[in-house]
Amino acid sequence: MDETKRRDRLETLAPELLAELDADDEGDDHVLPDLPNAEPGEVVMRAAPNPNGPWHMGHARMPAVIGTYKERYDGEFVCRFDDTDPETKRPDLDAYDAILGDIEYLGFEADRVLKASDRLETYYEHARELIDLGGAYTCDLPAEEFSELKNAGEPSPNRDKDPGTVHDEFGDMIAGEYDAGEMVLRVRTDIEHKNPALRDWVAFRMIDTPHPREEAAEYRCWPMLDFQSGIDDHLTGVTHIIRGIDLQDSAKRQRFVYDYFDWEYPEVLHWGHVQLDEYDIDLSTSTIKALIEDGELTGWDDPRAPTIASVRRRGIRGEALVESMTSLGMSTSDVDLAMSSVYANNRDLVDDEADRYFLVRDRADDPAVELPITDADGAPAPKAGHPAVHPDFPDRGDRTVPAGRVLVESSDLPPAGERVWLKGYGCVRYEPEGDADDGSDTTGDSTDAGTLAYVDADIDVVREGDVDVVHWVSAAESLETLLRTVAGDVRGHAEPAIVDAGTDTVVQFERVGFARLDAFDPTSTDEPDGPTGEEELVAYYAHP
RNA sequence: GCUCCGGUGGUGUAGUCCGGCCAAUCAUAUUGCCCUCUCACGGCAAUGACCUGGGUUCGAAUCCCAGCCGGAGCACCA
Repeated sequence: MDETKRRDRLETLAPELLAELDADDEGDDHVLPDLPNAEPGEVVMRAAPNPNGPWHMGHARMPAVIGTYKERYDGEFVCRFDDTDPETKRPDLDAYDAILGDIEYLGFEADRVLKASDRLETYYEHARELIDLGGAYTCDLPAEEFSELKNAGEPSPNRDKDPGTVHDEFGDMIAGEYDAGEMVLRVRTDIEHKNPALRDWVAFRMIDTPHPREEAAEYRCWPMLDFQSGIDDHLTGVTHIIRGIDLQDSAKRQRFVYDYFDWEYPEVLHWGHVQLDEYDIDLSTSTIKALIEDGELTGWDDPRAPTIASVRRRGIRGEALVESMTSLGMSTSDVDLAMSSVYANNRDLVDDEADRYFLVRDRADDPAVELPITDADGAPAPKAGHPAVHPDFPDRGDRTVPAGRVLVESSDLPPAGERVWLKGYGCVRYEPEGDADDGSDTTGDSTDAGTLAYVDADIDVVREGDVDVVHWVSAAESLETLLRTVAGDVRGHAEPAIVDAGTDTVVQFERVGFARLDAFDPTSTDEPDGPTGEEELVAYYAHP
């Protein structure tokens, strides 16, 4: 408002300051640091998710950051599913598409989508080449035995097998002639390397369990991440790798392979783990999966789950998540992401569009109370209230909230004999039933809630700050509502006009918060939580 | 035990490479005030940080050393 005026004035007084102001505005809105050695048009980055389940919120960081860099450098975004462990991190066939859907929700799209499980022959070819280069050997030592030798800096007796034997045995691995644990292919690195983590690591191992994807179900000889990922990064032209600190030794391991092939290793950045406040649940696919199986959560999109599906269902925009994720920067230390930051971003995004409605909650510690509105001496009480659809956009008009017997949250009731303003309706005076003024009425039970005596609609009492404004609904004409929140389900009553909003819209329940309307007349789930079938509306709470 | 990495307000972040313009930026959070028929939005203000100790230097958040604290890897997981 005054902004433009100020600028005009500044322009006449000191144009050079204005230019400076613009320059400051232009830049670093806590944007990510520039990538090292990045040429516009030549940056290729990849997200390499393991599709062993839908994504939790921490997973949003990779597409958020890669997508942001892609836009900055006009680069390429490869999504490669690293699904090379059919057993301990067994892929979930639904997760492939779910993950692509999550990326789309965040506002990005992968230019290329690959599945490692489609590319076994490629890995085998490179392994054979590596054997020819003297860079790998088959080893039948049990894992513990090798570990002991390795920690002592001693080589495996298999290390100097002749290449012919190695080729034969590796061929047998591919043919599935060994069972799990009987034979591996190791990369020959430096058995005396000062970092024990880098010594002659495993490139291929046998897995008896078939891969869940039909196309890959026949394979038994599977590459380990460091081999597969290293080969693929080179083959797909990846220029910049971002990965977690848990993989900080990966580049060092893979460099041995790159050196054998005389390839140039991409730039690598590491970042720490993300923790979220506000959730009791671990940011871990397996933990969430277990909670769902136990019925503790109603699904991946349960509002209590720290998953992408959950915040999406709550009406939080992918863009809000992306902004929060990119503002985390690229530090290698662990970071705590405050959900309030996501909420603040989202509020910016949705506040203008979210129409306002009333929802009177009915909670154990703050039950809804029902009271009739009685006529004033001179004036009959109006039949309905007409609050604005959105206070900042008068052209959207007013809603009609029927009055008569109304519900309010008990904590919103004023002290006996005091007034309160029903928003969009008018001023009423609370008159508890019976002789409350004898001082005996302490806790008061809900049956004798009393009445609200209509006073008038003179807004001055509110302007003067004498009377609080509260939300309310009609007792008879409201929708039984289930509000699902991070802290658990809350029941309540929504004003009838909310049917105008329709499903899948984000509204603001005044003095409660933003929520996404999920379903009208929902069907019952058989879960302990979630809709029982009694409700007329289910909404998912986003944030205040 | 061996090997890496990191420590700026409640949270995130800028500044650290190339020491001074940093009694430290911005956002969020919290609190108060203003606006308002919402505890939303908007406006104003306040709160609050350079892990510790040495060293180098005229001068250190920034360079060096030690310590402390935290994280990660040493898997036939990713």
